[in-house]
Amino acid sequence: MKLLADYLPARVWLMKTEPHVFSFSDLLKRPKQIEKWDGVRNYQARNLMRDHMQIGDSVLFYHSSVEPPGIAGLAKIVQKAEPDLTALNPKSEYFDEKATAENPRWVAVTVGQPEPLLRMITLAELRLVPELSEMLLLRRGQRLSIMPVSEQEFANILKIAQSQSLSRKK
DNA sequence: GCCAACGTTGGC
DNA sequence: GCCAACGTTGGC
Repeated sequence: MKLLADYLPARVWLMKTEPHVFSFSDLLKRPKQIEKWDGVRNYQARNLMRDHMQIGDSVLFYHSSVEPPGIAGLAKIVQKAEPDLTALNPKSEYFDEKATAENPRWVAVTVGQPEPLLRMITLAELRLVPELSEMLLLRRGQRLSIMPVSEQEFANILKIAQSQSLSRKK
């Protein structure tokens, strides 16, 4: 079985968000259509942002804890990891008392360039595609909010998105 | 709302 | 450094 590290280096990422907190349509409505991805408080996810994400990387924008869960749209990394200042703000729900200005502990990349899909590609739908059976997202117990996606997986997902548009034309 | 699976914490 | 207890995630 492929380990997370086997997906690295990666130029495609899946980033989860709960749409009632921040959704793909929220990103579309943002001035400049960008959003700093702050509030990540998991070391593996942090390290992926800090050590591996580059400007121009592709993002699968995923909605979790919603019915149905799935890929709501595409986006890009537009700014590399920077200190996540919400960790320093006692009024923020993401405040971390162990974070300091010298060592902010948490980082955030900025996501932008949202590209809508005709409709959401649901988790259930992803599970039906044999080529995607190895995806980290579909793995039992996988809860990481940020994970690498292989180029092949990305190509297959884009194909699904494309077939939607074709079926719509007829 | 349940709960499996995983991550984090802290006593030792 | 171990590991039990606890917290969180997130699909169902």
